[in-house]
Amino acid sequence: MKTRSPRAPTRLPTKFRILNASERLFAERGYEGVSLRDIARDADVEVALVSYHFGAKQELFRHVIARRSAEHADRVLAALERERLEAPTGVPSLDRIIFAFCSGSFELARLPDAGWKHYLQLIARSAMSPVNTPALKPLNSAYGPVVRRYCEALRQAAPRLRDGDLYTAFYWIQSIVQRMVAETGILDRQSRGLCRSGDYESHLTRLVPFAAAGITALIPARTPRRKPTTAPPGIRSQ
Amino acid sequence: MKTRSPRAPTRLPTKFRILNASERLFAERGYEGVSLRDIARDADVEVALVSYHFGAKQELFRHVIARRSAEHADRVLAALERERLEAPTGVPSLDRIIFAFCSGSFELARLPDAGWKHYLQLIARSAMSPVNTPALKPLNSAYGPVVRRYCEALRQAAPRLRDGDLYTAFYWIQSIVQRMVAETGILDRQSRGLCRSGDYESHLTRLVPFAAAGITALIPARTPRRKPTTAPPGIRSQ
DNA sequence: GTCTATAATGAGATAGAC
DNA sequence: GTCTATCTCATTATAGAC
Repeated sequence: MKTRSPRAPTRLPTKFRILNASERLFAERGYEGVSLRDIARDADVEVALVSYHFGAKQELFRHVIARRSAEHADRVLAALERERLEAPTGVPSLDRIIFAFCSGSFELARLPDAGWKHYLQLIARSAMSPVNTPALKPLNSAYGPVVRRYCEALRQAAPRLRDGDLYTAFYWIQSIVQRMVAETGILDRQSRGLCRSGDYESHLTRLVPFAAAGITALIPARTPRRKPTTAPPGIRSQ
Repeated sequence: MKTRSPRAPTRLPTKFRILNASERLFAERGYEGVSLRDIARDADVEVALVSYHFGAKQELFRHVIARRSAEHADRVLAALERERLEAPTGVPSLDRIIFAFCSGSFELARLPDAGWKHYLQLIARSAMSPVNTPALKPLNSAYGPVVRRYCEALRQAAPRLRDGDLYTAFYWIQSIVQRMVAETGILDRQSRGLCRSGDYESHLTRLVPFAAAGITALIPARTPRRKPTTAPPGIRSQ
């Protein structure tokens, strides 16, 4: 009776089917919102095979993350390296650093393979959890270098930016990028259809000047000789 | 045997205990990550009482949202109204609009009553879900007016800003505010303790100039007679 | 309003035949 | 590698005594 797409000419190997289904469902409903039975049904596979191939549910989740995290991190880092090579001084401008960071993810989000989109939705969701979700530890080790290298680049591009401002601003850019690739549909609704979640060209051409100008506004004024009126020098933009 | 904090001098009514526990746990682990038993244990109440007072789990969730959403929305709207009254022209500047929007939530996040923090974490988490989580419908109706009024205010403050840029930029500010009040601890770790999630004074004094300059950078150049060199003039802050 | 008890379902995981 | 069958436990929800 229960034949699974009979005579499917090209049926992916079971492990792949399970990983793809897990990726999609975890992204949509979160780790606890998905049962192994949901995954097996979506993958058109017997329930027992999920445990057979991946062990416990948490291990399955780890595999879903591990399959793409290194490639994603490498890609975002490579985009920065490219900017370094193309910059005459070897120090890319704020614009270019932000461009590299955003496009590294945006390009994956709009690939025809929806798997990347699901993966990005999944990590965006995991990074919003205020408690240690099972995803956080592997994500931290995979993306730690990305954060470090980008913050170093920002430091070189804006040497007078304060440390706290630098880390916070980079965190905000992360927050924006993650929420864009999450494609929640909220932007579409709030703009009454004028903006579309999947329009990454528009997002990129807006986000680069937005964030670059935002960071620039946080750079303190250069060596104020006269004592400032009330606030410490350059606390409010300019 | 199973006495619940015997002789507690002031024990909140059961309905409140259940709501508070639900709010906290839903925020930490998400809707599906929490069982009614978890909630009953945390509230120090019998499991059956949860169903008795609130019916099904989804109804309980709805009550958790409904308890605070109207007050939150009102507060954020009132902050904008205050700026309107204080502005000489009746049209607050970009800075002041952004200040009103952010401080309306930040002030609640740092109240001694941790309930507000949990509520804000909960809606931040819900707003990251790429699929219709049970929270989204009530949240949309509660916060729809907030989005509308703030976008109108931005439109007045920056009349030449394009519609798409306006909605997108406001969405980004929302994204930042929500991730800050979620207090995931990620910023703290990435900055190696230099920035603290709970330091809303710093967040506010950084976010206002950052976002105002970011939006300003998106305003098209005024009637450019000569073709701009590379970037449109006025791309950097105000 | 509160508690005990239980019904009904679904969960994760494993054993063993093929 | 795959499938059937099953174990054990936790889940939501309700019924009924107090």
